[in-house]
Amino acid sequence: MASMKDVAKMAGVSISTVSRVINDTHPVDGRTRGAVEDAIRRINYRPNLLAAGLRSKSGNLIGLAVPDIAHHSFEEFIKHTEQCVREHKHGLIIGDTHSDPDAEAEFIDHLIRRNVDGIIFIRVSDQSRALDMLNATSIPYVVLDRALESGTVPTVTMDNFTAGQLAAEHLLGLGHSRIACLTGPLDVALCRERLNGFTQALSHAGHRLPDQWIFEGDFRFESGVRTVELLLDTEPRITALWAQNDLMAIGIIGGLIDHGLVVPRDMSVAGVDDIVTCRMVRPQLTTVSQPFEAMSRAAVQLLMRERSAGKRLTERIVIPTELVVRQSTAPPADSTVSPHLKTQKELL
Amino acid sequence: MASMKDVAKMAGVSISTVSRVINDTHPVDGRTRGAVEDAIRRINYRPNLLAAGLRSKSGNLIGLAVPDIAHHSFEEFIKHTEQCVREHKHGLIIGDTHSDPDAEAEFIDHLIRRNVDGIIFIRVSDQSRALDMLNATSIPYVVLDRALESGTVPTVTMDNFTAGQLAAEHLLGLGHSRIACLTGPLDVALCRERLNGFTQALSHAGHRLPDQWIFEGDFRFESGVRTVELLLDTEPRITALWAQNDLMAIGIIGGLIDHGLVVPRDMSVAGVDDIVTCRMVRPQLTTVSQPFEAMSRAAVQLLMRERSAGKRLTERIVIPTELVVRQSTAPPADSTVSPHLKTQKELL
DNA sequence: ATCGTTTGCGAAAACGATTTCCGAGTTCTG
DNA sequence: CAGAACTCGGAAATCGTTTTCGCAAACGAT
Repeated sequence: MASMKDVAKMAGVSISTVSRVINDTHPVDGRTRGAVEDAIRRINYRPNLLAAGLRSKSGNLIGLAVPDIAHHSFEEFIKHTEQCVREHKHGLIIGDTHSDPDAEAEFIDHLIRRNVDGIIFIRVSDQSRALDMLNATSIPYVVLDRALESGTVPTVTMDNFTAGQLAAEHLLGLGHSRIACLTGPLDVALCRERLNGFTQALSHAGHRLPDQWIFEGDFRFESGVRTVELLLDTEPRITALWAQNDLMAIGIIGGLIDHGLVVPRDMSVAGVDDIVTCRMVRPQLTTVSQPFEAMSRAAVQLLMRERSAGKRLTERIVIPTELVVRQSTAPPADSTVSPHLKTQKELL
Repeated sequence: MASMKDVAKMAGVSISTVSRVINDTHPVDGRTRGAVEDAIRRINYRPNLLAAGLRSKSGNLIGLAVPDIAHHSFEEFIKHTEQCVREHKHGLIIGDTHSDPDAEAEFIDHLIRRNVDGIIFIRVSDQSRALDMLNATSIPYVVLDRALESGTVPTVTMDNFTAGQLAAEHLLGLGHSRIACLTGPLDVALCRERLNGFTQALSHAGHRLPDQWIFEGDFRFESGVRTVELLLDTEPRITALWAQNDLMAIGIIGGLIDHGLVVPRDMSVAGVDDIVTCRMVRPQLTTVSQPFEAMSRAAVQLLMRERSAGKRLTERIVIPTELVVRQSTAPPADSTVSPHLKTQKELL
């Protein structure tokens, strides 16, 4: 591969001048600049990013740590983050942590050794060893999608409280009163916040959310399917359910269909995220959108700002959200207990 | 950050010795080795990958070029590739090309400058400028999921011909005779190959696949939904359809449901890929699996072999596939024209 | 006319590893 | 016991940039 030295020789200038032409870091006479650019083109020169990074201590690289690459909602973050990072002329190096602290720490270690310019975590946990490692360096990082308890870490989240409110108001507006919630893991702050928004909107309308109508899931599809069994045992039967993400909501719908029930006639179901799968299932899922692109861009920009500020920021950016109404929610069937439901129960 | 020099000083040895301890590249006495390892631990030393890469001309990095990160089947490749690359102690840098030659070339340029050890393409096109750029270097690359016309490029694909056969045999075995196919873009070799396997199995059984029962899609969900309109106009009505990927198959199912039809009673539908979404929709999708993990691992290993061989290989690895039967296929309704279908037609 | 600043450029020192070369001591081998 | 072969380890070159420093000329302001 051609190096700067070759360019310099061909253009009859020094290496420094070539560097200055490329990085525009110091004034260079128009004639010499032309000669250098010519030489670059002629020998098809490409600056070596490793050498540049070694000297300038910037790998031109952003790291992205994801708990599960193939998770439908994370993949949206990945896509938009990659796009935005690319626009900043950086590369994106990605690591699947499998939610395992050791794998996560190993990945972060790798990133540190690579002189990355910043790291984005999707859903890191509060007592992550990786964060400790990073705090021992000057590498900026941002947590995406999950606010940490300790307020010292820069985060970008959606407006989880409002998300809960929007879901509740939508279901209430349709005339439901027996509404359940399938949450994510309740030790995760964002789940509690979504739940708070949800319950607050319910109580504003004079409704309660009894404990036995709160089901705790794990954000995965199967968790929705499993919950259906419990749902069908509620007495009196609930008429609507809000799941705290789409995968679980889709699981709920699948489980209901498996039991011969019809959505939304027998039960309204809503989710959170607005992943593309929402439009693939029937009925199409009503949901509260997660602003994936805006969040990803905010995270990358926050990183860049941290870098140029040269110090850790503690900002917490919250991106607004909105309701997307599709087919999985409708007014409750008017009879208190749908005859169809009764039949199904008897069949079991 | 601590450097090798610091370690050397603390352990009272030379830099070379530290390097040898770390890389196990030359015998080192047990006592000195211990001292060095101690020092490494004490000052929490991390070798700098940029410096190492600069000298050794290996970035310890694999590049992955994907046409669309958020595409459900690519994300499976991404996940398993990342896993496998990690096991080889490398990093994975990912780029979304949006199927755009310029974006692709730009990404490859970036990778070359970073001294990557190899590049995996998912579905690169035959006349890609990126491939020309790479051929001017010694960087090994592998094309995953799509065989190129020119046989000179190492590829890893699934057994597309057999996939078509399996689908046809399954539907024939259920008693279908009027079977249609929704293909991917027919200028893509793998689509033609899948179609060949499909038609061959049909003709072996004494059936033909008339041209008007071959629909050309673009591998996307919407493409399936749109095709339903055409499907319902076939006369006599087809009773089964095989889509060349799951997203289109799921689109077909969605479209059929939108028209008030019932799958598989009114029409059997099968796909290819076995993405997780198959188990999320109702009915769950019968499909021919794409061996994502085996393919990803084969690609990475092929890359590594190319690297250690020090020359371009032209291997074409084909991974076997199998049928996964779920709920979306069933014997055809016995009446030639289902009364339900008739009703629906009249309703339109 | 003088002093300070900006422009323009080259030489050389980093950056932090790997790798080559070399030499001294030890162990085989015949 | 001589010579070959292997073990162990240091010095120094090297990878390809960026960056600091220095110097000369040109420019602007007092």
